[in-house]
Amino acid sequence: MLFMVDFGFRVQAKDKKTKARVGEIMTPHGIIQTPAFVPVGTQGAVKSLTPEEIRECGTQLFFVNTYHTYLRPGLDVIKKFGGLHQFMGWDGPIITDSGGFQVFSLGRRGKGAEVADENLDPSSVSGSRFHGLDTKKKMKPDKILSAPRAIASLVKISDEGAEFRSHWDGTKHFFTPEKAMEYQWVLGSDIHIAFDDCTPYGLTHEKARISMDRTHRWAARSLSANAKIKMQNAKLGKPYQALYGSVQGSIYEDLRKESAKFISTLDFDGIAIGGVSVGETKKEMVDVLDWVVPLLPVEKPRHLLGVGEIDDIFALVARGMDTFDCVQPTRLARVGCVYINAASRKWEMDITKKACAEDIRPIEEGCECYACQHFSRAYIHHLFRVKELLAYRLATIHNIHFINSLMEDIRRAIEDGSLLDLTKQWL
RNA sequence: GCUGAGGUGGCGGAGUGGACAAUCGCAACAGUCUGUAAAACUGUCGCCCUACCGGGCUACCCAGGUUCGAAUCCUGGCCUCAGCA
Repeated sequence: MLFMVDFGFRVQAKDKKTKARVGEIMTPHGIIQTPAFVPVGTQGAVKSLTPEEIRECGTQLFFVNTYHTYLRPGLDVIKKFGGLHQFMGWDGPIITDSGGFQVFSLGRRGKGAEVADENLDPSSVSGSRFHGLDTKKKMKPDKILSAPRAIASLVKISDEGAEFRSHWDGTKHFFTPEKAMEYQWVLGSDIHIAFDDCTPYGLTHEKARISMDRTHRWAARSLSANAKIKMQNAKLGKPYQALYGSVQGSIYEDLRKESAKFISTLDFDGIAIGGVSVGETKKEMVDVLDWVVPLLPVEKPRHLLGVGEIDDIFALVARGMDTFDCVQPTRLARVGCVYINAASRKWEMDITKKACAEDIRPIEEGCECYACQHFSRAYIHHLFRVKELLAYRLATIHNIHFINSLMEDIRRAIEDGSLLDLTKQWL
């Protein structure tokens, strides 16, 4: 019989010149060495990879989305398997997002604003990241609903919760903080995140406060709902499942600090910082960390939601973040953009460009990933040109490995006290 | 040789007297991407000038012709494909 490990975190080393720290998060499914990058497997899969490959790339924690798995395959199916771990065939730690981000991303279209919807500032809609969906033509019906519908917001928010219209079939689903807790217990992830109201960039202070207050009320509700479920499951001998509270407050210093303090006073197992990388500048994002992190309890692990690019990683680690998830490496990989450790500030190379067509070198000399150990740029370039599935796999493997290997270097550097030197080498 | 169909921008393929430098798809090229509505999306895509509005030139197999005006109609030529011999 397995020895049940509760959730825990301990700091093992601190950098003297920055707020960076090396630590370990203990979960029932294994230990996570931090700081750690967390690849995103929204629908229960890191696109194109097997769990074994994900692990071989150095991944310690797997990020899955509650909203997506709730829709498909549905919680009933996952329940039959006893949770995501068994369903997905991943026996390492899993962290689940609450669906809070979909409040932001599915809510981007302003036309659903018939209902009081103070989160959707119409002025911010023009800068939508989903600019591709602005045009009616070229939308593939099987992916994006019918055109007129897709323009409207798929989310309506009230104090009670958020009503989503499925991006698959338009059916309505109502998420509340309580339900998000219940769902995540069904998913069986090791770390849950409280349902929050993730706001778009460009919100006024007034609207940001309204939203933040709502996130706070939802945090409290999440916690009490979670306490009940946790107790029931403990009696049944189920493994502990941790809960992180989410800090919001947009780009406003007073709100961010208030949120950091408030969330810190609650009995969460860790703290997530959300509402960043939604369109603000890098400076604004870093400011948020500078305001928030010093107010967080040192003994709790901190997760940054949705960041980051290579340079962001150095910034967030130096500010004391322990884990962070981001779709960048996997998404970029699928469009042929692979990471390289280049002297130029951009750590990306578009392998679909002609320049790679006859390049016999691996993506990166010295890289120990499977793709670089076995294949040339020319071959992967070719795979992308002809849209072979292997292209996406190899690029994804490389990018995840690249970041995880960077994180390993960062951990070592923090222990050595050489983080700033390493940072200089990269930036 | 006869009969039928047809020759349009890198390719496929619309257009069948003016709103055509020519729909659309593919390819090509450039760009975007940070808790994934993403193996996606956006833009460019005859040549030249222009920061921009825009302007100039050459174009729908070739050569003539009809017409104010032709990718579109007429004549001749060349070529391709299918069926028959």
